[in-house]
Amino acid sequence: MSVPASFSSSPILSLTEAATSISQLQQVHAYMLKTGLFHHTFAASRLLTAATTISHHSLSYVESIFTHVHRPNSYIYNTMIHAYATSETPGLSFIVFLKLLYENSQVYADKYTFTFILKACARVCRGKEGKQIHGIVLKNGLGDDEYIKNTLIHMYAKCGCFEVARNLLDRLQKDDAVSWNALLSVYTQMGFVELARELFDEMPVRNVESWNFMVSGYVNSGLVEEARDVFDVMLVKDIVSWNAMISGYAKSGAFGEVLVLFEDMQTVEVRPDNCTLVNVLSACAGLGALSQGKWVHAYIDRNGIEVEGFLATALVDMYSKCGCIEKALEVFDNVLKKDISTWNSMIAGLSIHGSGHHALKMFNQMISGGFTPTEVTFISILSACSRAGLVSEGLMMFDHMVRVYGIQPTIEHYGCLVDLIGRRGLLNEAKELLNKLTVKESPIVWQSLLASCRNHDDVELAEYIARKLFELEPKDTAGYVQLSNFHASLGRWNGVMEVRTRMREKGLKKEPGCSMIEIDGTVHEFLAGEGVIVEPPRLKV
DNA sequence: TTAGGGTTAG
Repeated sequence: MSVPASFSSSPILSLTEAATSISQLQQVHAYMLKTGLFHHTFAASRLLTAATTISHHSLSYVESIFTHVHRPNSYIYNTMIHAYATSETPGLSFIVFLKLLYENSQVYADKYTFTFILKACARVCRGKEGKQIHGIVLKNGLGDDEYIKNTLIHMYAKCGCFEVARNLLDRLQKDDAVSWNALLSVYTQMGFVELARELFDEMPVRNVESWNFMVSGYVNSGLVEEARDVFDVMLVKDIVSWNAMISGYAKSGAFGEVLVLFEDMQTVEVRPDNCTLVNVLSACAGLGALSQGKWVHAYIDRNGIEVEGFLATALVDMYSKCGCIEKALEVFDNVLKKDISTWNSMIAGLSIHGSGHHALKMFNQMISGGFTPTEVTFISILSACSRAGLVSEGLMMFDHMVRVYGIQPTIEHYGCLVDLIGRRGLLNEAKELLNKLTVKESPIVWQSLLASCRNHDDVELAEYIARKLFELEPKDTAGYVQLSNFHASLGRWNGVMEVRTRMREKGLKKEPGCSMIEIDGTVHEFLAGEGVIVEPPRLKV
């Protein structure tokens, strides 16, 4: 079909790029169908591209446009292959790729096709197919394309063909950091941190991403100090560098370091993003650092950042763990786009507060809102029932979880269940339930039952459980300590002496308990029997 | 006429 000269500047086409939602795009689509514009492949391609940038989660609308294009060209096929390659179902790229190769003799694969399909091969680790496609690339005379070469290096490495990847890298004409990163990123993601370091030291060129791969590689292998050493000598740090280091500290529980680094970040020209704020809030939650948490909340408001998704969850969690349940509820109520995690964090918050009835009410509201509870929801709701002594409600919830939602109970659910039954004094029933569990998983739940024995003065069962725990976890002191305390509470000093002697003989020492509290904006961490050991700095307000 | 490689996170 011939295209008018003014076609590409048609106002309706610029509307495809202006659309910010599927429904807006569908209006443009309807207009195109009515006027026949949709029959122009170029117009359809603009619509298709706009649809791929808007629909991140579901490709059904993109697919429906693709199947209705009358005369698809390479661009149309490539856009569809790319959309699948970056989606949660990269394997579907192959179907479109085969259609392009064999169903349409008018259209040919080009350099874009190969970068996209090779990306799909890497995502699904299909080295055999990748190698075949590499053959087609060479046959088509595209073996010198820089983008294709870099994607090939990444694809081979991702599929475990490290020698082939390295060979391609060594044969490159010019040094490009992206080519080296293609291999480096795979080493760091797979946890081959020493290989990554060797490669990094060997690299003739590095860019900020190369450094970021090393920082996140060390962090993901639990080597936070090594990550910090790399971070400290970086000349250029971007938001990814800061977030990688901050999340490393957050993941390892070094919450004080998170706050220090966040403060350092404010002296440079890098603005925190949602990821930074989520990690800082989780550090505040872990430390009970309410004023720092409030500062982050104020920062969010000041900068007009929308409270949704991870950020909403983190804020609710921070306020709950810092003891401000009212504030957590207020934040929760103001979240416009709640997801299942937002609900889970609110229910967990109510559970921590011992507000069992309120947690159950929240659970029902969530169901009425059309949300499907997850494993995590039930852990919170069961522990809420357990903490608040709502035994029959808890048992009903457990039954509901299995029968209505088809969720297989995990060790955490059994832990809550044993706690619930134990509170009712049905200790032998709880014991029977536990003996059905696999040995590998059960120690923590046995400990929970041991606590119930103490509340119901069942020395015989306590001895039985303690013996069980000694067998399961000979190095763990928790069982010994609980039994010893139990004997002490009954004035059975011989029992106490016996257990303590057994601990000494095995060279075991109880780790001191610790707790944290914020006083006048400073977080103090107390070890049992000691003074203050941590004082994270206050943030600029 | 449109587009491409490596990218931190509850």
